[in-house]
Parts: sequence; C-alpha cells; structure tokens
Amino acid sequence: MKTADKHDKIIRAATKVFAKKGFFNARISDIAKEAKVADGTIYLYFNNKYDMLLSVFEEKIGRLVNLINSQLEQEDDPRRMLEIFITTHLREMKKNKNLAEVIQIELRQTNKMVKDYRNNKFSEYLNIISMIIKKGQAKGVFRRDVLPGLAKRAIFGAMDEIARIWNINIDSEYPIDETTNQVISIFLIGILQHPTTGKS
Amino acid sequence: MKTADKHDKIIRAATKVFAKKGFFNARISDIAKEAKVADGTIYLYFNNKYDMLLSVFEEKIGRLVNLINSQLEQEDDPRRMLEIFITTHLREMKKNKNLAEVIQIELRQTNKMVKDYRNNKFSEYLNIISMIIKKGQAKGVFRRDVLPGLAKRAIFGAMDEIARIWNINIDSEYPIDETTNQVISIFLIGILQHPTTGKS
DNA sequence: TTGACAAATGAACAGTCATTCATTCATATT
DNA sequence: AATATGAATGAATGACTGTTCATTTGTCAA
Repeated sequence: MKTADKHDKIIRAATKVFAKKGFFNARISDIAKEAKVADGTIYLYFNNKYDMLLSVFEEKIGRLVNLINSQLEQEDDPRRMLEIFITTHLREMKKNKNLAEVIQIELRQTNKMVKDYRNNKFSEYLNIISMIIKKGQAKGVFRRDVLPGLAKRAIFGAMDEIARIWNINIDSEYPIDETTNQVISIFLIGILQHPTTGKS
Repeated sequence: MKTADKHDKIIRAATKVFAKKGFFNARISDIAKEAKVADGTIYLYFNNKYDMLLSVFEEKIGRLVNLINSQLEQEDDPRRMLEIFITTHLREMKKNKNLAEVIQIELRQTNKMVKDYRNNKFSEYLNIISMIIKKGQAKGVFRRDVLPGLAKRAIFGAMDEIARIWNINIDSEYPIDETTNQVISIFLIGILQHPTTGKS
C-alpha cells in the first residue's frame, strides 16, 4: 500500500471515530484499529492527535469548497447561487453525517487550542456566502443594507443547527427538500407575511 | 456559609472554568480552586463532573427562560415578540460570554453522553420561538407556510453562530445594536430586495 | 544472497485527573 | 465542658491514554 493511501485511510478512520465519540473521547487506539494500523503508525503521518482533527477538518472542508465552487461555476444569478449553496450544504450534511459532526466538534472544541483562525479553508467556505451576497447587492437583487459578514454567519449558523439536529434526531424530521426550501425562503423573503408575496 | 450558597458558588466557578477551558480540559481541581473549596467538597453537591455541566447548563438556561418570559409578558404583537426574543438573547450572550460558551459546549460535547434530550429547559427555551411564530401565523402576520419547528432552529442557530464569533473575536465586530437589527430584519423580511420595502 | 534503508509495529512509559474516604473541623445540644 | 452530627478537607488511589522508541518487517539495488 502506498503512503498516500495510508494517510487517506487514517483520515477516513479518524473522521469516523471523531464523529462517533467526539474529539476527547476518541482514543488513538480506536482510530488505529479502525484504520487497521498500529498505534505508532499514526505518528508517522500526523504530529499529534489534534493535528489529525485539523487535517480531517481541512480536508473535508476543502472538498466542500471545491464541490460548491464547481456547482456555482455556471451560475450568475446571485439568488440562484444562494439557493445552490444552501441546497448543496444541507444535502452534503445529510449525506455525510460524520462530516457534519466533525465540523461541529472542530468549531467548538478546539478554538481554545488554536490561535490563528483566519486563513483556513473554513473561512474560505463561509466567504463564498458573503461573496454571493455582495454580488447580489451590486446587482440590486439583495438589500444593500444587509451586512454580508453578518449574513454569512446567520446563514451558516442556521444550517449548522439544523444539521446538528439531524445528527441527534430529536424533532419529527422533515424531508430534506422541504427543509431546504424553508431555509431558502426564510433567508430570501423572511417570515413576515408580505402583502406583495404571492410566490409559492 | 449556607449550603445553598456553596452550591451556587460552585456553579459560578464551574461556569467560569468550563467556559474558559471547555468541559474536557477543565479539571475538578480548577473548579474547586476557583470556588475556594476543597476538591472533595464538590462531590457533596454534585454526582460527577458531567452532572456539574448539566446543572450549570440547566440553571443558566432556566434564568434565560425566565428573563425572556418576563420580557414577553406585556407584549402581544408577534412581530415585536420575535424582536424582543432576538434582542434579549443576543444581549445576554454578549453580556455573559461564559453563558454563551457553556451553551456551545453542552450542546455539542455531551449529546453523545445523554439520551433523553426532550424534556429540558433548553427545549423550553427554543419553543418560545416556535410559539411566537405560531401566534404570528394565527394572526396572519407571519407566513403560514413557514414551519415553526424549523424556523426556531434557524433563528437559534444564526444567533448561536454569531455569539460563537463574539467569543473568538475574529471578524471586525459590529456594534450589538446593529447586529441585532440585522438579524431581526434578515429573519423578518429576508435579504431579497423587495419592490415594496421602504422601511428602514 | 546480502546489505541498506524505510516503513510499520505495539509494548512500555509517563503524565494526567476524576473520584474516594479517613480524618479534621465547625456547630449545636445536653 | 462534653458529646454528637454533619460539613469540609485534600492526599491517595486507580484507571486511562497520548506518545515514544527499540525492534521487526518489507523492499530493492548491487
């Protein structure tokens, strides 16, 4: 087996174990066993436990960024772009619960360990949202007084909370399509009953 | 010192330490020291470490529920009620960062430890949002096709993510009033530029 | 076949901490 | 003053686990 393959194998195992047990309750030996590798082998590929979590996170978010970017490539309508972002994010979280879980873990458990939080894949990911919003504002389709840097947080936060619930499965669950449409419509037109709104 | 006082003192210390170090990195001896109490004393008031986190969480959320309910008491306009909820939540999170932190921790780290997630203060808290929405729908001020059970997640998630950022203080930060207004307007009227919307 | 190098192993180490409990202290009662 | 009761203490315990490294295994060129 090639070195690259083993690295990958460990990443996959780590994702699974972190997602299932959380970072602190995951043992290196759990991950090693899941990857069918000796405990020590892990340290040939990663510096330490936290380095693994970070690698898992960056790798997965990187894939997400690529996926979304490829989806958005053809599209030029900001409204449609936002719909695509929301749809894709929710679909991926639903499809890959471990990913959703690892995002949750990394985002809250390890802030305290790490200082530099700016230049990473995750910021890049969220900035896709704010770029869409800015574009929409420039085109006059989105309200100009919305702060893109705040809106990106609101939108991500909403989706992240919904994904969290999927992973606990409390709440009688709604179909993903319905959920997606709800989120899109809430952020586009709000919950207020508009006199003019006749759209479905 | 009375027994009740000591219980309280420990809760306060635990909140502080959990917020600062996270659940898993917080040592009982840290909390004991912060509370100016012997390690063993803690076990006279709590069963174990996790029991403390749960107590802290329930206690703090309980206060929030009371606060919000008292704020909402006088109000009957659903739109205004939602504004009050959002304003109060964000204000409290800003004021008490430890609280925000403990919510983050408890919500993601311990789901895995606990099974019953239904009947607790936190559900009660979120259900205030959905009750407001239902009321607004009954009165015809909120869109009828919005699912209250989903909207409450979206609204809470958005605010929680914003509070998370406050606690890391990345992002050039906006004043709290502006942030609050943004969140309110996003959820009420959305980000789409409406032809009819002339309101500030 | 041999030797050299790299990859992999997993037992052992070293440190950490939640929890316990024998003992001490504080207070109230007689 | 003597005793009883419960609260508080904190050192000791015991279990756990991230990381290391001496050793083994695999690979390939000469």
